[in-house]
Amino acid sequence: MKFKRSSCPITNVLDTLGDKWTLLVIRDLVLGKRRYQEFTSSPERIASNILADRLKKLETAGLIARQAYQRNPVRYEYLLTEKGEGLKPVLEAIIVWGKKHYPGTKRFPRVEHR
Amino acid sequence: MKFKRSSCPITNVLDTLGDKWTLLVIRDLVLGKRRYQEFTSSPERIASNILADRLKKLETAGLIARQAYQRNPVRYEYLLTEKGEGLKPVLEAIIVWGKKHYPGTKRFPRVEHR
DNA sequence: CCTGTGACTTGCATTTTGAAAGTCATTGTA
DNA sequence: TACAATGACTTTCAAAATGCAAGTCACAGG
Repeated sequence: MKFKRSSCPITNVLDTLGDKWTLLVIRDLVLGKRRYQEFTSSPERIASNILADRLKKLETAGLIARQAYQRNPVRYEYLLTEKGEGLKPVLEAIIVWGKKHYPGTKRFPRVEHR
Repeated sequence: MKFKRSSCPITNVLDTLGDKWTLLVIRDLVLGKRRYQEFTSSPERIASNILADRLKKLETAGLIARQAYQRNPVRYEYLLTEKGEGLKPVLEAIIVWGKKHYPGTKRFPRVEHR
């Protein structure tokens, strides 16, 4: 097996998730968001080109799946795969540490779907 | 309280740790590394300017402390603060997920000190 | 025909990253 | 006394990533 930087598991995780936006998209998915506009309307205001890029990379990495929810015209939504769901404990650990060290921060609530 | 991007704990954590290098420096510290050359000699080969930048930011963020270990000439080493130590569960969760999804990766061993 | 919606794409300026080489004080070696 | 080595950085500059604004494309409704 050949690794990009090293055989460290942390390093390899950072190669896919190590930036300021990717984990926020995962967070939104965990909270129940599925559609493009839902992601762009999160308070961090991700730029649409960055979002498109991250969705593509996450799909390639097998963390999310793109699925049409209607035809004429076809529209897509995104869902976490099992691999993506597996990141929940990582997010949990980050939230625990984050809430402790950034006073005033608060876990975001799940979003409702029809 | 005023936040850079939002009041989400994950977002605020990413504002300090969300890149490809910062967590690797933390990893090295957790493994027992303390000195500049120890960090640059890790297999990921961090560039010295990036390392200097990250050490400065981590110190500012209160995750590490810089301390002289000799005079004439003065030399420094870095140590995790309690806040920095608190990240261990985050690293643990990442390692668990990483080892599962990147076959062949393996937790790095602690380094020895004289 | 005109407006709106959803999911993007394009263009371009600003910012960050990365590789390589340089600095500076002091110590050890010849 | 000169010279190489060590440790902890700093500087330079090109390449890549980010961010903002605007544009596209297919269809639906009025």
